[in-house]
Amino acid sequence: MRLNAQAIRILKRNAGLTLTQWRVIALLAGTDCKNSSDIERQIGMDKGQLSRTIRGLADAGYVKFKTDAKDHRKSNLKLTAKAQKIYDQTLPLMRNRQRSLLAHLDETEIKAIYSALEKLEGAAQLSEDEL
Amino acid sequence: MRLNAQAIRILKRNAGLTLTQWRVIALLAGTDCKNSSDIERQIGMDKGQLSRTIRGLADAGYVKFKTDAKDHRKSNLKLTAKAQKIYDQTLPLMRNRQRSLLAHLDETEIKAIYSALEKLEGAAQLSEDEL
DNA sequence: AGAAAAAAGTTGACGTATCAACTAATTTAA
DNA sequence: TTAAATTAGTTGATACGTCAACTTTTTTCT
Repeated sequence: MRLNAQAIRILKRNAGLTLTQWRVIALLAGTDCKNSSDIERQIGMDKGQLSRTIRGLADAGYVKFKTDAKDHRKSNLKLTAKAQKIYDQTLPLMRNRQRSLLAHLDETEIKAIYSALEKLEGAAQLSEDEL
Repeated sequence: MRLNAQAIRILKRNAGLTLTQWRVIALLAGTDCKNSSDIERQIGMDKGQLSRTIRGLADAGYVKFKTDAKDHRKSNLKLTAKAQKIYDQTLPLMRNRQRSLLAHLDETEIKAIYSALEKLEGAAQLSEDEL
């Protein structure tokens, strides 16, 4: 998506992160997501890609994981101080970008887009069954 | 994009083609595009990906290419009979899908989407320069 | 004519998206 | 309680999107 090019650039230059890495960090920092499945549910990202992204973050020293004491399938993720710092620095940049993008649309347009996309997804879903 | 999942399935099951392969074939069959650059200009697809897609089509016996007599950089592409047949069979399926998807939107919504997307692209483009 | 610029394609690298098969641990339900 | 179904996470494969470096051929410009 060409629309993301900008976000990708900001992240690469200012934080050395990819977009998916950023999303995971942002979720761990800003929500109560604690493990891979939480994140999966939150943003509907693929398990596999998530697994690899998290491993990448771990290798780069951004997250640590420890197996959950009660459920040995889960491993709880925690941002390192390094990651937390980058997050705090980068969040404002990303917020600004988002704001300035949406500033070009009026509310009617934003609503129209969301509603139309929902309908399209719904329609795609429906006719899926006919194959 | 999840919206394409359906198209991808149709193409795979009915024609054994990927989405990009289909797009290239459709352009060669339905427009006056003759070579890689024509296609690139028509749909703004990346040179590199295009090159690989075309090679794949050639390997699978869907296109043949012959170096242009006047400009030895160009190679003119031609669909084989096999490709033409698949195209003729598949086009109606794809048309139906498109129609039934768009049927769920009224004209206002379609216009809103296009206009909003244009604005977003424009905005992304603009602030690109500030980096 | 000759140098520089531009165009056509190729190739490599990396990131993203999706599907599928698999292991291990936990939950459920007979 | 034990077998079956779920859930968490890993790994492999394939397709798609974008950027960059490179070769070869053609065009442009002086």
